[in-house]
Amino acid sequence: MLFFFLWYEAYSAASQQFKSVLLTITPFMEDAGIDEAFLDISELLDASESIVVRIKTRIKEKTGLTCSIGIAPNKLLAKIASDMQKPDGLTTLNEGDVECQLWPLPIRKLYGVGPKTEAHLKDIGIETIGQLAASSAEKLIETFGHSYGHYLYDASRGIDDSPLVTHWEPKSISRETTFQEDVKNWQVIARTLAELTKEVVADMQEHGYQTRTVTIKIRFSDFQTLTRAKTISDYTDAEEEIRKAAFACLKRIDLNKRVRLIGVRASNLEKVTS
DNA sequence: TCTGGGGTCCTAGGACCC
DNA sequence: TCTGGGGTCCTAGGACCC
Repeated sequence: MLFFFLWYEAYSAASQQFKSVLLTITPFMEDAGIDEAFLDISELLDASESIVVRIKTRIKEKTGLTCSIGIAPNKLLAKIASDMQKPDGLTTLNEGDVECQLWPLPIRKLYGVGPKTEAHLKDIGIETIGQLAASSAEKLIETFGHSYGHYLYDASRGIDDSPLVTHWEPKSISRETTFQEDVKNWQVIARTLAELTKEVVADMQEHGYQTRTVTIKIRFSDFQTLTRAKTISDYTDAEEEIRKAAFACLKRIDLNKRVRLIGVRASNLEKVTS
C-alpha cells in the first residue's frame, strides 16, 4: 500500500524535515519533489490509517505544516486520492472505488494528462476519466501512440504497476534563463551561454558527473523554440570542451529574431568513479 | 494565464553498419 | 553491383510534471 503526500507552501528547510519524518516510518520512500513523496507501507503491520495519523502529527510538530495524504494500492491512485481533499486531507482509494470515485472526474485530473491531451480528448468527445475508460485500447494507441495510448488505457482504470523508486541518478543537468527583454545582440547571447555553461559544469563537477551530449535551447520572441545537440566522442567535465560544443550548436541556429530564452543541457551522463 | 526553471519520457527520421 | 532488413546511435521537437 502506498501513500502520497501533498503539502502546501513547503520550503526547502521544511522539506528536509518532512522527508526525515517520513524516513522514520519506512526506508521505502520515493522523493517526488520538494513537497511530495510516496511511501510504501505494505510491509508495516499497523493499520494504515493509524500510521497516517501518527505521521500527520509528527510533521505538524516538526514543521508546523499540514499535509494531504492519499492511501491507495498504487502510486497513481494514491496521488489522485491525495488531491481529493485539499488542505490537511486524508483520502483512501481502493480498486473497488475506481468506478464511483475516479470515473466521474474530469480527464485533467488523471496524472499525465496535460492541456494538450485534454484538448485532444475533448475534441473526440471524452471529458471524464470514465469516458476515457470506455475507449478501446486500439483506439487510444492509434490516437496517442503505443506508449502513451497504453498508459491512458491503464490509468483510466486505476491500473499502475510502476515501482517505488528510492534512488535514481540524474539523466541530465541544465540551466536556462529568460532575458528581461528580448535580445538581438549576439555578444549578450554568447556571454549568457558561456555563463550558463559554467554553472552546468560546476553542477556536474560537484555531483561527479561527466557528459557526452550538450544541447542548447533558444526561444525567440515569437515563442518558437529550437534545440541543437552535439554528442562528443568521450565523456568529459572540462568546461572548455563543453563550452565549445555549446557554441558549435549555437552556430547552427540562425539568430534572425530577438531571443527571449537561452539554455544549455548536459545529458548522456556518466558518474565519475573515483 | 501571453508563458519561470529544472527535469523526464516519447516519437520520428536520418545516418551508418552488418 | 544492387537491394533490402534490422539494429543502434544521434538529433529535434513535443508533452508533461513539480
